[in-house]
Amino acid sequence: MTKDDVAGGDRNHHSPADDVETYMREGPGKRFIEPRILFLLSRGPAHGYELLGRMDEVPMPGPVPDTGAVYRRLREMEKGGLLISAWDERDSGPRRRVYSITAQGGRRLAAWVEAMRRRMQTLQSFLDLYEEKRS
Amino acid sequence: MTKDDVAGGDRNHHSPADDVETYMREGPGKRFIEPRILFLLSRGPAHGYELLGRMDEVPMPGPVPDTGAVYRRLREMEKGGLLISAWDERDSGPRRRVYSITAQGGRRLAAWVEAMRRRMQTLQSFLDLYEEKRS
DNA sequence: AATATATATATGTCAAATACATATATCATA
DNA sequence: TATGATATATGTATTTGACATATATATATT
Repeated sequence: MTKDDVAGGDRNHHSPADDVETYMREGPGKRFIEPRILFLLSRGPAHGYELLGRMDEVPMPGPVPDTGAVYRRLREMEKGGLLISAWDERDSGPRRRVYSITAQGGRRLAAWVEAMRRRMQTLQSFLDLYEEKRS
Repeated sequence: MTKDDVAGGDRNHHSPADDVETYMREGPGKRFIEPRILFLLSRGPAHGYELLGRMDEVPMPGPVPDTGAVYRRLREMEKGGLLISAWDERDSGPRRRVYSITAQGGRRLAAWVEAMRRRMQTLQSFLDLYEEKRS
């Protein structure tokens, strides 16, 4: 059930499903949560809620990820050795789990960056091929 | 269960999960099957098996999609009005369902192309931001 | 003649990622 | 006292596609 299978008519003109935004997104599937988190934490430790509010600082395809997905991913990344966390000591306010990136997390970020470079090249090749055809 | 949670040790040196290939892929999730099919069919009608063999002609992130995924996607795309198919008439060989792209499919391809352009720009912004930090 | 391989299309099943909804608790302000 | 911001977390449903398997035709090899 996609948003454009309202069926009937509508077969001749521009349909809502042709909207570019629909194809900018990956989902469901990768929303690039991991590289977003790694990038933000490479600039210094932060807790989940802060990261959540700063997700839009990282230029990545697709909308910013969901709250639950981010917290869950943070735990998984810690389990995988990419991050470490500690409860902060504050005498007031709800407790926060502060995350830091590990050396392994740094290498993972480097891998993501290289992947993004290659991805750009791939997309450029696709666009070249597409233009070539119609020039 | 990812291929790098073999656990124990291995925390200090380059782990197999840092391999760039792992992050070039989208999966599970979009394998860009739709734009691949649309692009190939924009050059002329073809049947599923042929498209399958020519998937690698389209530069797209990630590995070429699975057989079953392609056939299933072809049917869905036809149902959505992006393609039309007809059984070819051959006196020999297994029967083939030959697909052609529709006008709507052409518009969808255009949307994908524009999405790819924007995606490239987004990735460039990410890389710029990353370099900026470390220069 | 029997077997294997290429061509060709299709379905069954499972796991991964994550959106959406909800639950919990602290603290400040109206 | 109620509302909203801060802060973390879990329950559940959906989507996508890999992997495996099933079916059939035709050709090449033994």
